[in-house]
Amino acid sequence: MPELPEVETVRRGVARYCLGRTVAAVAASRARMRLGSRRTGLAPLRGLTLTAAERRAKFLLLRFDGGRTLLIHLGMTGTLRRAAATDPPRRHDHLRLAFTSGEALIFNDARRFGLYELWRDGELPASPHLKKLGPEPLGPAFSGASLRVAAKRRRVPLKPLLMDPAVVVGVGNIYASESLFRARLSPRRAAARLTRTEADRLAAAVKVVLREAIAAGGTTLRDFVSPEGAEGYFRIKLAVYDRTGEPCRACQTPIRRLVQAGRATFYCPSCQR
DNA sequence: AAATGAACCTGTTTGC
DNA sequence: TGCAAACAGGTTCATT
Repeated sequence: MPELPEVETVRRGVARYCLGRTVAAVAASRARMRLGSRRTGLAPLRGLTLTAAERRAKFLLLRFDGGRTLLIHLGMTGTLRRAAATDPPRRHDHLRLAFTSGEALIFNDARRFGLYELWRDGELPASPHLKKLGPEPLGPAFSGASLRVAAKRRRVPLKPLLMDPAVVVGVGNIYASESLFRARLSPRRAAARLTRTEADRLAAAVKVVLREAIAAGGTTLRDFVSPEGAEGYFRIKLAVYDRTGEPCRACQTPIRRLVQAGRATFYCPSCQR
């Protein structure tokens, strides 16, 4: 479900409604989460106060006093929802933080591709989840120059290159297609054949697309909702994603679909070269 | 080393 | 209508 704009939307919701709240009780389901995720004890969270809600790539970092960070990844179907402590549980709820205020924050994930782990702050940066991540797309470290360096010796097409978290984080299947359309570059173009000018265009396109999607509260395709239960409105602005056969918004040519590295790619064969 | 495909899960949509 | 196959916004593991 969530790419960077959706995770950022969730982060803002948590910051808005949960900052300063103190944990009264923690309840976790017995289900195991994503492969490679660790079952960490959550008992230390009791009595701690949420001091910050941060994001790195598609990971949420909920910072508590006492030097603890709750790391959350939403996977494909994960949501965080704001509830009253008395609200009934739902199917696929995996983690419930009840606050002393009478509110609760609940992590729900049908497919269980997501994860939650409690870390000591000092150990988190070296965790297998975070240590190999590339630059944030909206930060200065990601640019046409950094993209071109990363692309130089790669034999993959542009679409999978953009989705490689060592190149840039946070760009998933929707926004990879959308960014390539915005940059007027074919998703099949060999990464190594990207010129400096095109790399600048592509990096700029990624930034613009992500910023606009964040401003719209993310994209709701099927199940994405913010912690307040709101859908994202970027879907109506999608240029190519999930628009197979529909006319390109720029030139009316029917949008095409192809599969790259096992994922669906959408593009305009006329606008994108 | 880099690239590919399978695997991890459940729920919904599509196609016969 | 009913059933099975295909597909879904992500990461990680095994295999070339």
